[in-house]
Amino acid sequence: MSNSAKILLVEDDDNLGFVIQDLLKVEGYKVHLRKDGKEGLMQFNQEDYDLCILDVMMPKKDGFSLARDIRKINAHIPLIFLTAKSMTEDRVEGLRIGADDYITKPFDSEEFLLRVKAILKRSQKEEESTDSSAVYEVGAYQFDSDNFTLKYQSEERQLTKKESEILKLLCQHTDKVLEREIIANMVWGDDSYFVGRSMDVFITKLRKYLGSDPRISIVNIHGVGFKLQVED
Amino acid sequence: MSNSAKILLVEDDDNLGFVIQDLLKVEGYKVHLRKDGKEGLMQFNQEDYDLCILDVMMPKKDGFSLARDIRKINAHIPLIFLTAKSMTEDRVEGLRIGADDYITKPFDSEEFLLRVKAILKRSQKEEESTDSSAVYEVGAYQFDSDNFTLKYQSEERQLTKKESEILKLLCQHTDKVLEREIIANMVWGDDSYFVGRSMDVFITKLRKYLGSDPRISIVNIHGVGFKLQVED
DNA sequence: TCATGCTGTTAATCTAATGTTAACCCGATT
DNA sequence: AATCGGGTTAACATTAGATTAACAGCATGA
Repeated sequence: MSNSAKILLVEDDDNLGFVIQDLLKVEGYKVHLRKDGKEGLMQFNQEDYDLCILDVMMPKKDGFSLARDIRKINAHIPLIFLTAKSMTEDRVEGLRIGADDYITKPFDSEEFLLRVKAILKRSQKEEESTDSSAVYEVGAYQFDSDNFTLKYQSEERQLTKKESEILKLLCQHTDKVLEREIIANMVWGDDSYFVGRSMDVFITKLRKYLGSDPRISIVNIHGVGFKLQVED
Repeated sequence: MSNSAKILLVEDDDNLGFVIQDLLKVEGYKVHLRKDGKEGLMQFNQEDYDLCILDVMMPKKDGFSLARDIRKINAHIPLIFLTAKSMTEDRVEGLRIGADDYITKPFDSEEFLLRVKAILKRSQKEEESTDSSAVYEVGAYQFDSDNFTLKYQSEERQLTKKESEILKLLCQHTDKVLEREIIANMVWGDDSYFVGRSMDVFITKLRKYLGSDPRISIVNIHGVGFKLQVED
């Protein structure tokens, strides 16, 4: 995953600082927390970061001042400002320096994380150049669920919509049991005898399609459901 | 130069729409204003834009819905949403779609322009790599979508506008599935039985036009859409 | 071990989607 | 008004995909 991004967080309030740090760490980011602008700048010089999140109001050196210094060193690193109020002057000043985003406290953590994610994604254009289509690696196969294609070496098979939907579910649950009932409701929107039988037909097809790699198996758990397994 | 950026503005309120349009025009941007999501989508299909500014609340098709359709055609174009309130759910939804910014009405015009400028500046680097020429290479054909011409060796065929629009969409999605619904909404502005049938007629025509190069195929994905493929 | 309900598999069947051609419609042009 | 270009609608043919059927193994618990 591209989640190993390194983030420098500069926030003087200990409580808020730790909360934000945790939020980000849970998402898999590497986070370094510093408590004022001066320390923040020193830390920034120590390592290469992908993103800086700066509190505006801080002792020693405020967020804008820090941001200007950071910009002198790195003109392109994404910056997010945190501010207590939504003062327009603050916002404009931040944008002038080149903020990529601007978040007012208190903030919604889900929104905050989405913004961080969006900004990191934007700055990682080379890595994301694959157009973010959902491609699953299944053994030696690549399954593109958006384009309904299943590739094995040089061969590419066009799957149907339903085949794709089912395979996608299986991929998302690799090594976990997927209950028949779940598949039925997700794909057909209801669960009945014939839906079940139809599902079995699809499972047979998918097994056939995936047959070239013997490490792959769609295992039946009697009376419960199926499990996609890939041995290594 | 940077200021010739083309902006698509979709805003149903006439007054606000004109105000924003003027603001942007004064800055030297080329701005096209449309009044609802449906018209916005069709206009988006007509030209290449550098930025879209979308009102969230609109008749016919709201800003989010429009944004999702736009994203399917162009995964990277910057999007700015305008919203009356700062509803958190709205913000989160917007970010999920991939908003680059989010502006609540009423807004400060200076801030607004700075944001627009910042976003355009950011996306400019990527543009350099993007070929701005409207000529697509399709196998042994050259398709000039601006001039509606399709060349094969020495022969040049004049396409109609609709033929061009559809072929352009297909070209932009080479090797990817293009949903019928998207084509219908992009080209016709609505999706109905007869639009679908008309589309099939066009597909037949395009297949005929492209028939000289056997490596080219417009593949149908049953119940989903079409995919332009060029084997190598 | 038997009985019974599940599952695997293949093939027949049904239906909606698509392919194709031609007739039709309608606005623009002569 | 006649023609033309372009698109839509109609009509019919064809096909693809999903469902249903049929039958053959299996698994599991009594």
